Amino acid sequence: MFGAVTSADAPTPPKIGRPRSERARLAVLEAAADLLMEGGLGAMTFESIAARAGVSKVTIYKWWPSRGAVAVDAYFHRHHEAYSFDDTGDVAHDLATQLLLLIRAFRGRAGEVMAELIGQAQSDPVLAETLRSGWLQPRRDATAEVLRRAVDRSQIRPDVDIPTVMDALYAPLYWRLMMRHQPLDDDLAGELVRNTLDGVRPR
Amino acid sequence: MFGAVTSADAPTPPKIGRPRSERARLAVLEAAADLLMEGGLGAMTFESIAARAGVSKVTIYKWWPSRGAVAVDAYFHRHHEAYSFDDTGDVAHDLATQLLLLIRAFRGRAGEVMAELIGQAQSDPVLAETLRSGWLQPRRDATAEVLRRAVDRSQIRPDVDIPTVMDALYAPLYWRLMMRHQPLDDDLAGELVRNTLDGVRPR
Amino acid sequence: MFGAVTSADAPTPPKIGRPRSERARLAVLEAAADLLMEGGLGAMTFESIAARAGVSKVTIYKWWPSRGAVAVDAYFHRHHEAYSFDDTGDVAHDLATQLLLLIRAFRGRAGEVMAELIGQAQSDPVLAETLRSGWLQPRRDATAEVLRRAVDRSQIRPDVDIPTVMDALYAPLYWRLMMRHQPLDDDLAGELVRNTLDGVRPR
Amino acid sequence: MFGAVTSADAPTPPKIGRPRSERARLAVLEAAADLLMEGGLGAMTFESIAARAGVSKVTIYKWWPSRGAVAVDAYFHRHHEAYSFDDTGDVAHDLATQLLLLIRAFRGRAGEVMAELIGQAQSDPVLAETLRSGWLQPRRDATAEVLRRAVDRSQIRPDVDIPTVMDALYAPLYWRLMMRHQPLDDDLAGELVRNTLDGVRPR
DNA sequence: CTCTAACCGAGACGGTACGTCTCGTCTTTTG
DNA sequence: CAAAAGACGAGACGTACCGTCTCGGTTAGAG
Repeated sequence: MFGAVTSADAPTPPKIGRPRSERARLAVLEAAADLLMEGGLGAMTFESIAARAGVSKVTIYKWWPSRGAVAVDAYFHRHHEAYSFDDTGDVAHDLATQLLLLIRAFRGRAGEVMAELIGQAQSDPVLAETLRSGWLQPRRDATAEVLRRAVDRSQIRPDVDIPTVMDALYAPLYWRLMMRHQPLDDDLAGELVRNTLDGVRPR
Repeated sequence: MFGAVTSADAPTPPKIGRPRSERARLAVLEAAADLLMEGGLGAMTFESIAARAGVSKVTIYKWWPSRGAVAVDAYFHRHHEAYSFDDTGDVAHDLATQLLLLIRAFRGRAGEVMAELIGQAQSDPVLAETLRSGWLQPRRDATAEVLRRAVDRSQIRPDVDIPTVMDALYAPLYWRLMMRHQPLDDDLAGELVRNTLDGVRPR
Repeated sequence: MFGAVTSADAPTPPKIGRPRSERARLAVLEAAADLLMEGGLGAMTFESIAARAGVSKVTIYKWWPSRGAVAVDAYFHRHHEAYSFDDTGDVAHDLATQLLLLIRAFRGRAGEVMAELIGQAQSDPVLAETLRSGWLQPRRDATAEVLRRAVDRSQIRPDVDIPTVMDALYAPLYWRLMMRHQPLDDDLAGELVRNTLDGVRPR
Repeated sequence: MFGAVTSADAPTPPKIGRPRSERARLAVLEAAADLLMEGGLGAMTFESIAARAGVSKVTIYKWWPSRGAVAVDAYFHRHHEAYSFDDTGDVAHDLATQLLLLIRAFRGRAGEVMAELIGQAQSDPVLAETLRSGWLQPRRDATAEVLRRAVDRSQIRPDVDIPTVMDALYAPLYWRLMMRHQPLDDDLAGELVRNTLDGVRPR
């Protein structure tokens, strides 16, 4: 996974002074993750994290710029959904596997929390950027690689726009997660892959 | 449009007593819409609406169940994006037209506000339901009708799952609105329609 | 006594809106007075008053401009040291009686608290003004009257500066209260009166 | 002057280890005095002293027991008001001279700071004791000596209580400094001396 | 033509969380 | 061993909104 997203990225780690307390960092992440799972973002206040973690509010403010930042770090601290693809040579299968993994992760509490994170990101630019660079981009990069290989193997027409294809595959999933107008069934994976690849198959 | 979404649906309209003040209702919606446009959902607090509308907080609480409810009403009070489809007999064209309309609406402030509404809905079930039934469902119903006609005209295979097709068409749009990982260009409309219909065209 | 010093002095009592809660006002004063007596000014935080009084912090901030203001109000709410003078015709006796009253009040907790109030006033101009106008001035006015009568009766030379005489009488008392370099004995009253009047007696 | 009041009185000067940094001591006193003059006691926080002096907070804590202690040291580091008396043989003159010196020192910033120190001492026993022993007592000792000589010279009745006389002379001055109900004029000195000595002159 | 029910404005109130500040302590490295 | 640097737990600060609660005043139809 991609570990700490927003904090502890000191470019030149200063050596003098008391070092950052690893205990506090972990306590915060654990407490935040607990609160997130129990009551959602709304329950995960700086105040309640501090209380549960036995850490002072200032310490949290010092290392995380916003509530969303803590939330993402806490979420990823707990959920390490894999996004490494198998490469079986069968695009359809590889994509479907990956989609299914996400679908299953999104059914259940983790999905609700992810939805809340994306939701909160709509009014928190820092959180939005964190989600983009820490969550979305790595997954898109990996998927793009798979699709590029499929183009090389002539399983996909070379003139299709890969970003659009990726959106066709993944956006419906997130959209159902957020609007819940349709269920997140297992067979959605196959259906999305089939429809999408049918549309980009070489003629 | 669908007007008041959450309020004024008194089942048995009571006749006695002072009637609801239309002045107050409009003042609230105008003030809320202004605030929404100026500073987003975060700036649209009950307190600030009341102050700007010259209306007491209690009056707002009386007629709208939550902040989100006011927000949606205010949004729709101001933005009446059409969603009636032309029916030219050319599915591809009709869908692309409709998508383009939405894309253009979503570029600009209204799109940002819509994103915030959807975002807020992730932690406000009432708002979520309002958005589903007041915004999403009507559009999906209309689109479904178009697709059904296309099936009738054998432009689409009869075994495809219409809800999934609709998600393939629209979800990427909302997904880009919310994550902003790709631009909301005009040509996205055509591309989505082409890819999607290619995937569901009769063989 | 002089009741509320800093609050509730609304010049034109507005009639609209929920009226101020007398319950809250009293609860604050009682709680503040308790805390003042138990732990001094330092223990009388807005936070602790609010908690003990079952009143929200905002309510306190609304009606009292500063911690000192609450303290003075609370002090006077509890301690109503009389400062009305007998007028026996014997200046020496009248002054000594009054001084003794104050000396006895200042021995004990109330004295310590008064010292803290005066102390705090050194860095809180509002509190300083409150103490001057609400505590000191009324007492000085009454004493001045006594001295003026003594001048009329030729017990005091007509050319003496009354404010200076009052300081000669009272300042040592406050000074001992604050520096505690000498005890606040009962006989200090007589001694001060004797020395002072000897110095201003007609020749 | 009486130099460092609370610190640097190590009974057995430790010889081993790194010696105390004189640079740090002076930097602290200078910074503290500056802050004291600029913004009063409230602005002279441990934090701000450390920052301005380029000294670590711990170093300050190590050598001064409380904020008040630093304040007094800093005050005396900067203000060396003389309190040595001339002995002209004329009590009235000697006392008036000394009072005038103090009055003039107390008009202006130094007086305000002194008032704040005395004020703070009301809730800081250590500071109170420091002020008593480091500021008040030396002055009272010197004044007592002057008065005792006056008794010897039969300028004052032998049965008067010297401490009370000293309070009659000096308390009004401090009292006006703190309450500011009357100005600290130059002629206050003469008036106080005249009234007081008139009251204790041999008959 | 009053009565009465519901509405409305104003604003006080008890709460919860915010983000900041300073305190006094603790834990490192550097001199 | 002292000092600097700075992280940390603690807890009060003053503010912002929340959702609720009086108030006094209004606006209708019903009696």
